[in-house]
Amino acid sequence: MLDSATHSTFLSNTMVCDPLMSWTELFGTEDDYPSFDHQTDSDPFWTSVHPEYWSKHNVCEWLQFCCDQYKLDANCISFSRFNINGLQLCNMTQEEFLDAAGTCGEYLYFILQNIRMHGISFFTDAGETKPPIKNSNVLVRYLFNTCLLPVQDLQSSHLWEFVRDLLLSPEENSGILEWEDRGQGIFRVVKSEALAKMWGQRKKNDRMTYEKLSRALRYYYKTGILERVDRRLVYKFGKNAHGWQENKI
DNA sequence: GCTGACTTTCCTGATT
DNA sequence: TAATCAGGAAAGTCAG
Repeated sequence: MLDSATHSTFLSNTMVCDPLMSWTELFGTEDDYPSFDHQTDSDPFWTSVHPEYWSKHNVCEWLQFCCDQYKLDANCISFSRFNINGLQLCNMTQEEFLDAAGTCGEYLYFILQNIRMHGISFFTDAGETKPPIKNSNVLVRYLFNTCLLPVQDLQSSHLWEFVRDLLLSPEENSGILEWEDRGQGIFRVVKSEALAKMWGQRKKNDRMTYEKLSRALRYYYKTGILERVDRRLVYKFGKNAHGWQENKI
């Protein structure tokens, strides 16, 4: 699983990301990082050390691992802004992180926070019996099963799943959506334009508007994924929506 | 290349 | 009046 975090693959992504800066220009050579000496291809240094103690190289190795593992688009990441050590990485605000990591930011940030709190077992125990980490939501469930689920699930999620995951991830939600009745699956769009913007970022479509997004949501009435609620900006998960119930995650 | 599912875009009209 | 909702229609995207 960790084999994919190789220098060579990372180099290619780095070059695509920023052709003006080479790997060594950005992060130096492996010789610059003594801590790297004891790692092996299957057991990188960053997997055994708290993120705060990562070197610049470890930070980039971790980014590469995530890009490889989750098939994230490395082109959206500003690698030059991740030319920092682990302590600096951990001290980044969420806003700074998301800004630097582009559309991959929310996932990378989420992964980092969980590694900080729970260690690399967050990855290595994937697929095995695990206690809940935090925000027992679908995104967490996805990340628990990184070895089991096809990676494209992360980027091909449907609109209703995107909405559901936002509702279940308060730190990513930023008050854009809120539950009106969690038990009934009724939720309200608080910041319609922000929601459309986020969805647009996810789909790499800067022309997305709430009007278009709401049209897509209304199509879910037909399929039973959403049910109509006769109130403005209020929707309800239908019988064919799954993963939003607290006790069924 | 075809098909189907899903999403986007545009539109008109109604409602708040 | 503006924002939002409702839904038809058509086109675009993408995976199988």
